[in-house]
Amino acid sequence: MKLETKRPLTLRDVSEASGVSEMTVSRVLRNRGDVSDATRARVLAAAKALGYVPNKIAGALASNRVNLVAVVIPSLSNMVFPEVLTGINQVLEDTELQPIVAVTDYMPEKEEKVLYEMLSWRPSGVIIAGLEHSDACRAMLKAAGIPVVEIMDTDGTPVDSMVGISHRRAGREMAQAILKAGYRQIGFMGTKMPLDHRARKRFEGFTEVLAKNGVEIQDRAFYSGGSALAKGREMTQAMMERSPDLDFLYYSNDMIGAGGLLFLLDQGIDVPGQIGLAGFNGVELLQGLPCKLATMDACRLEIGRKAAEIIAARLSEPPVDTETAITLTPTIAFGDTLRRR
Amino acid sequence: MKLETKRPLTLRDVSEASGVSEMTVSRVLRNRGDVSDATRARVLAAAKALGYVPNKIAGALASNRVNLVAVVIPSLSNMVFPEVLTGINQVLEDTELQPIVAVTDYMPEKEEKVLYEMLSWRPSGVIIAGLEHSDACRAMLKAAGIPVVEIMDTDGTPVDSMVGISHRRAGREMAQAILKAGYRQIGFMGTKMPLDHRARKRFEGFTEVLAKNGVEIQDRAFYSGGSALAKGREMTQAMMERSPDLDFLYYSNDMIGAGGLLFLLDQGIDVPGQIGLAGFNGVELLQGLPCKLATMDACRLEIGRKAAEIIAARLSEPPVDTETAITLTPTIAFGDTLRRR
DNA sequence: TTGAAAGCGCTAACAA
DNA sequence: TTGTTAGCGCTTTCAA
Repeated sequence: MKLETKRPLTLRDVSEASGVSEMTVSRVLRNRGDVSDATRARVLAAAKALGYVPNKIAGALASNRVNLVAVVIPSLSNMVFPEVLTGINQVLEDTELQPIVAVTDYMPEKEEKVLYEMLSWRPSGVIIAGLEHSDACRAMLKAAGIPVVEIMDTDGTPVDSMVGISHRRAGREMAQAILKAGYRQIGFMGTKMPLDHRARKRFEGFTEVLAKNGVEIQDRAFYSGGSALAKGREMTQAMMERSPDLDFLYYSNDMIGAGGLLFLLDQGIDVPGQIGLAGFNGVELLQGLPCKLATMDACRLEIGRKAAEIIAARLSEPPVDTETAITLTPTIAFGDTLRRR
Repeated sequence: MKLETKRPLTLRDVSEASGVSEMTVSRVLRNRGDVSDATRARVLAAAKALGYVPNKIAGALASNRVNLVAVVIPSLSNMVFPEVLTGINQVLEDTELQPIVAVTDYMPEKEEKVLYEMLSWRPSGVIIAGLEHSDACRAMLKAAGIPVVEIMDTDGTPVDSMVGISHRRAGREMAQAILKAGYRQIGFMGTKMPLDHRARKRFEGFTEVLAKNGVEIQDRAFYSGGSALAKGREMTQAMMERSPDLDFLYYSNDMIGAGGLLFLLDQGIDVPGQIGLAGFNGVELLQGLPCKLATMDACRLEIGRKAAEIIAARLSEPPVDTETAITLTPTIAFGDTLRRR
């Protein structure tokens, strides 16, 4: 039995079809309050027969509860953020909460715009990548009066709470491992992204440790766009021609590092003897390469999960207090491209 | 000047702060109707000073317009769907529409559940992966009375409209190219996913053409979980040991194909002389490998864009009629692993 | 256990 | 150009 109109069904339709008040229908559909089994059965039957789908818009307005979690990330175009989203999804799946995602393309103005739009849905919480936001964004986040988790990075002060790793420390530790292994002529390759603060912090931590040890980056190159693997290949070739004395290459992400590694192996160059390599992210891809690139896990899935758990805890009834800073500590995966000394 | 209460601001607050009626404030904030410049300025100033963020929940209920597009996809864990999402985002960015995404993990029951939840937000349109849905899903989609675009696949009948490629044809064409190149001892490797209908259709098209030519798949292997690149490596090794006479390996995706390729190159095997290879998807990654895997583009970005364009067109005022079936036609990229004859 | 009334914050429609 | 009224579909609150 289906209504012929195109107007979406309302509670009233179910109420009329079942001969039960709207209020009781609402109770049945939300499993709230006491409803007799007989009534419940009639209502459910009617709802199913009609094909009724509740209207969350109206429900949210009436109850002043919007079970949405706004997720603001810079990009979808490498596996980093999809993996974070997977972590968020995994946790929110078991709750009433549902993520809504917006992408900023690493542009502060766009971040401001999408955050405003997300907040106008009056979400119950926000998960947002990074600690660097415009004043306007920070003001909006504070004014929203909802749990906010800033993710990926913990080098800074959160508006509310944060989950991530210290990218500065990641850079420092990698530098220490490289120096300890005896490499001294170091080249760096990364993305041309002044607004990727996390890459910047890794680089800062990296050069800081080098400097303390009297070592300086010998050569550097940046790319944008294109296949990261291919770019890694090209840049590595160019850099090795330009600076043949280099004995280590540090890449800002695993994909370009893998490209560089494949190039060097092609050339028959001894890795890690003649030259060592390291990337960043700990991408699964590396497991399939002929030789494993040294890297450091960015803890993407775990960050997504923890962030979602914080939001869920803070919104639970009664609310659970959570830590305001969770710093995950990745360790170096030496792989086959960085001597362990 | 900031209110001290935690209660979110409403139009009424802006109205009082600016001395203008709520209705006029609403008009200003939506750039609707005629408002004097003076009034507009006062309202905007007040809204900004207060930090007012409109409530879309209330707006949507009152106007009966919800500018959300529900996007239902099976997975986020390889680059396929994030790329589709990027295409959707690119197009919707220039409209009032905003995507909300849900993931089904290739599980029909979950598809039913998330579709129901999405529809309860009363979105203005739906983009959903695949043509295979439960009766309940199809019923919901029809009853919603909104534009629905089924994406990725065009081998079947859509509820409303579809954008994608013919996976059966993709399989057939690859089989033809392989046979034409003179390969006859063919092995197949893919994911253990009975519910990935697109992979299944490619396989069916593939074997159909082989059969017509009196050729049969000699060996096959399936995997699940883990790093696809590593799995490709392992499976290829195992298969070559088991069936050393094979002269072609067809992979259901590029990542396992790339793993296989790297393995064979490691072994010093002549590709494509002794053995040919092909994958599917046209992933950017391939560009960086020492030798390019033959593949076929799945047109991911384009599918996302076209689907979003259809939704946008159908929702525009006045609505624009669109095609109900857009079949993109990928061509084979022979790369370096499939002889071109 | 059920129902009636009021109202969430906004916008459509109409009036001034 | 601005304001008033009614009501979107649901839930809260209170009464029966």
